[in-house]
Amino acid sequence: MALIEEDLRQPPPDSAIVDRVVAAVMEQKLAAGAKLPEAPLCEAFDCSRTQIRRVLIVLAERGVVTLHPNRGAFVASPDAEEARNVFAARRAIERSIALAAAARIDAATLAELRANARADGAAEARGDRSESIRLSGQFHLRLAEAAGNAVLTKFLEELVARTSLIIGLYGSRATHSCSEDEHEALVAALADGDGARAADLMDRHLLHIERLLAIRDAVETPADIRSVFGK
Amino acid sequence: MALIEEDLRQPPPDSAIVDRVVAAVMEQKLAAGAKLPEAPLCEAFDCSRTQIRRVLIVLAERGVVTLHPNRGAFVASPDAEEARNVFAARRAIERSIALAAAARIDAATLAELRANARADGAAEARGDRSESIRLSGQFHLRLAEAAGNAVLTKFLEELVARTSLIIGLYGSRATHSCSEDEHEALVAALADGDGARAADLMDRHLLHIERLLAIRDAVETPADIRSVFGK
DNA sequence: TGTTGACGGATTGTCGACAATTTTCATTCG
DNA sequence: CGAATGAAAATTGTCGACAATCCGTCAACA
Repeated sequence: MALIEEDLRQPPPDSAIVDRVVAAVMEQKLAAGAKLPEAPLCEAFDCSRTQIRRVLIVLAERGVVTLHPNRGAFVASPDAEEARNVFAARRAIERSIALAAAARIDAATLAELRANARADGAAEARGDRSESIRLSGQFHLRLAEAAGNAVLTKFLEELVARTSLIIGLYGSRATHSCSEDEHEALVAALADGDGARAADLMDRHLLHIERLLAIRDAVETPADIRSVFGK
Repeated sequence: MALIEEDLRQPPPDSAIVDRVVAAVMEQKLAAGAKLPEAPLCEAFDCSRTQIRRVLIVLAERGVVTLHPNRGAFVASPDAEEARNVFAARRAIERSIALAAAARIDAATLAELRANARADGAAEARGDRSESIRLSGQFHLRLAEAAGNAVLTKFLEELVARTSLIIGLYGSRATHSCSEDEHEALVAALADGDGARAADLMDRHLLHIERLLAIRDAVETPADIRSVFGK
C-alpha cells in the first residue's frame, strides 16, 4: 500500500511530513538502507520538491536518513559502532530522565505508562513485532515528556527512531521480548518515587535490549575475489 | 566589520558555513536574538540563497537559530526553562562522557586538555571573556571526542553552542571564572583512570557554572509605560 | 565470454524569476 | 504630539526550468 494514505489536498507543513517518515521508520515500514527518491515522496505527501528536500535535510540531521551527494537520500543504516553508541547515549540520557521523572510524575501518566506496558505485552504475545517496537518506543518517549526536559526529549526522539533501525538490522525473531516486565518494574519504581531505583532499572533495561541484539559488522563482500587470495 | 573575511571564490560546502556560524556564536560575535538575513549571509560566504537556506535549516534543527515564518532567521534566545534544560542535559551527557573517557584516554590527549586548561586560565586572568568561553567549550568537546562516542559528541556540540548563548544572556561580568581549576582537577581524575571521580567532578563543575548565572525569565517590557504606574 | 565504453533515461542540484508577506516610512488625522 | 493609515521597499517563500550527475542498457571488441 501507499506509504501513507493522504487525501487532504492542502500540503501538510514540514514537521508533519518529518513525523510521518519517522513513524514509518519506527513501524519498520521503511527498512534501513531503503532509497527515498524525491518524486515518490512528493506524490505521497502531495507537495513540491522544495518541501521534500527540506524534510530530507532535517531527517539527515537527526541521523534517520543519510544523504549521498548526487545519489539521493537513503534510510540510515547504522553500523555496529554507531549502534553501540546509540545505546550508550540512550543509557546516559534515559538514566537522567528516569531520575527526574520519579520526582514529578503524576498518577495519570503512571496509569498511561502501565497501560502502554500491558498493550506492549499483548502485542508481543501475539507476535506483532512492529506494534511492539512502536509501543515500546512510545513508552520511553512518554516517560521523557514526563521528566519535563524538552532538550532531552528531542534527543531521545532521535535515538528511539535510530534504535528501531538498529533492531531491524541486528535483531533476530526472538529479540525484544520480556520488555513488558521491565517496563512494569520501572513504573513501579516511579510510582514509589524511587528515582535511584528507576534509573538503575532503566540502565539495565537498555543493556538487556542491547544484549539481545547481535550487533556486529557485516563481513563486507570482497570487491575482487583474487585479492582475497593475494594475487 | 564583516562577519567573516572570505576571499576564496569557490563557495564553501554547507558544513563549513554551519561551523563558522556556530563558531561566531561561541565567540559571542553573534548575540542571542540577532537577526540573520539571507542576503548578507550570501555575501559573507559568497554563495547562493539556496545554500544559505539549507544552512539555516540545519542550525534551527540544532537549536542555535530560530526560524520565524515569513520573518526570517534569528540567533536563538533561550528562555530560563530552556537554559536549565540545556544544563541538565549537559550533566546527563557529560557525566557519561567523563566516565567513558577515563577508561580510554591517552597521554597525548591528557596533555592537550591540560594545555587547554592553562590557556583558559590565562585568558580569564587577562579578562578575555570570549576567548575563555571558546577554550572552555573546546575543552569539553575535546573530552567528548576522547570518550569515543560520536553520537554523544554531536549532541554535546549542540549543547555547547547553546551554552554560549545562555552565558551571553544570563552571565554577569564575574561569571565563568575559576573554571580552570575545575578543569585541572578533572584532568587529574582522568589521568588516574578514576571514572567515578571524573563523572562526579564534571557534574559539580556544570552545576557550578549554572549557579554562577542568573537564570531567570526577563520581565517582559510592558507594552504601555503608563500601565507600570497604574494609570 | 567477459570487459569496456558510450548512449539514453532518470534523478539530483542549482539558479533566477515571481508571488506573498513583512517592514519601513511618510502622511494624515484625532 | 502621538496614533493610525497606506503605499513603497525590502525580505522571505515557492515554483519551474535547466544543468550536472548517476544508473542501466546495449553494443563493440578482445
